[in-house]
Amino acid sequence: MPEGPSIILMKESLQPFVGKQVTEASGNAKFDKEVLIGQKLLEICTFGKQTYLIFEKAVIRIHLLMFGSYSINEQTKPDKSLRLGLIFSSEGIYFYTCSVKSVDPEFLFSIDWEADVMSNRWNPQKAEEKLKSSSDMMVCDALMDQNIFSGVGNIIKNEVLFRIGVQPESLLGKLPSQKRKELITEARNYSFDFLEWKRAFTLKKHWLVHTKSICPQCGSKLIKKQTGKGKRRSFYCEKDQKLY
DNA sequence: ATTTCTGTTGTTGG
DNA sequence: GCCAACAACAGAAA
Repeated sequence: MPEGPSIILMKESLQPFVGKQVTEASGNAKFDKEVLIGQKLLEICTFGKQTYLIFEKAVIRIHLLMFGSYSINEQTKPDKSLRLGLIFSSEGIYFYTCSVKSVDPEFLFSIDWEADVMSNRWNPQKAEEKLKSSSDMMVCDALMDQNIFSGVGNIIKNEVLFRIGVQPESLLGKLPSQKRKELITEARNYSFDFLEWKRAFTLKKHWLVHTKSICPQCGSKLIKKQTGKGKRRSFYCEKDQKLY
C-alpha cells in the first residue's frame, strides 16, 4: 500500500467518515481507544506516508509501514489481527499491521508540511536548500529521505532516477544544478503520475525500471543493486543513467 | 500441481 | 550511526 500517493487514495476512501461520530473502537493498538467513543472525526490529514485522524479531543497517527492495510465496511469475519477498528454507527474502518499511535495535537504544528511531495504546500525551493546542504549524500538516499521528500518510497525513487537519467549512487554535491532541479520536479511529477495510475489499477504496467530487467530505452540489461545507506534495491541502466 | 522459500511500496529501537 | 527486528503475502523456486 504505502508510498505517498497510495496514502492519498486511502484518505479519499476514508473521507466519507469525516463529520461522523465514533460509536465503537476495537483492536490491539496500544493506547486508550475508549476516549475516541463519542468523538467526531473532524478531519483527515496526510503527511507523506502518514495519516492523521483528527478528532475533537484526540489525534491518531497511522503509518502503514511496508505491509499495512485497511478496509472499509468489512462484512466479514473475526479480525485477522485488527490493529484499530472504528465504527461510526453502522459503518466502520479497519486498519491492520500498521503503526497506530495517539499523538499530542500540538505535534501537528511541528510538522514541516512543505516537505510533502503530494501536498499543495510542497515547497521545491526548500527542498533545493536541503539538497544543497548535504552534498555527500547519494541521490538514492536523498529521495528516500522523508525530511526532504516526504511520501517518496522505493518505487518512486527508482522511476524518478530513470526519468532524469541519474545513477542512484550519484552524490548530491556533484549533481549539476539543472539535474538537481529535475530531481525535485520529477519527484513530485512522478508521484502524481503514480497516483493516477494507481487509481486506475495500472501502476505496475507503467513501471519502466522498477523490478524490470531490460532497459526500455536502449535494451541493455538493467543493474539491480542495493544502494546507499538505506541499502534499498535500485534498478538502473548504466548507459542511460549517468553517475555524477 | 502443490508446497516452501524469498524478498519487500518502511520505520524503530537497541 | 548502523544494523536487526518486525510484518504479511505475492511470486519464485523446489
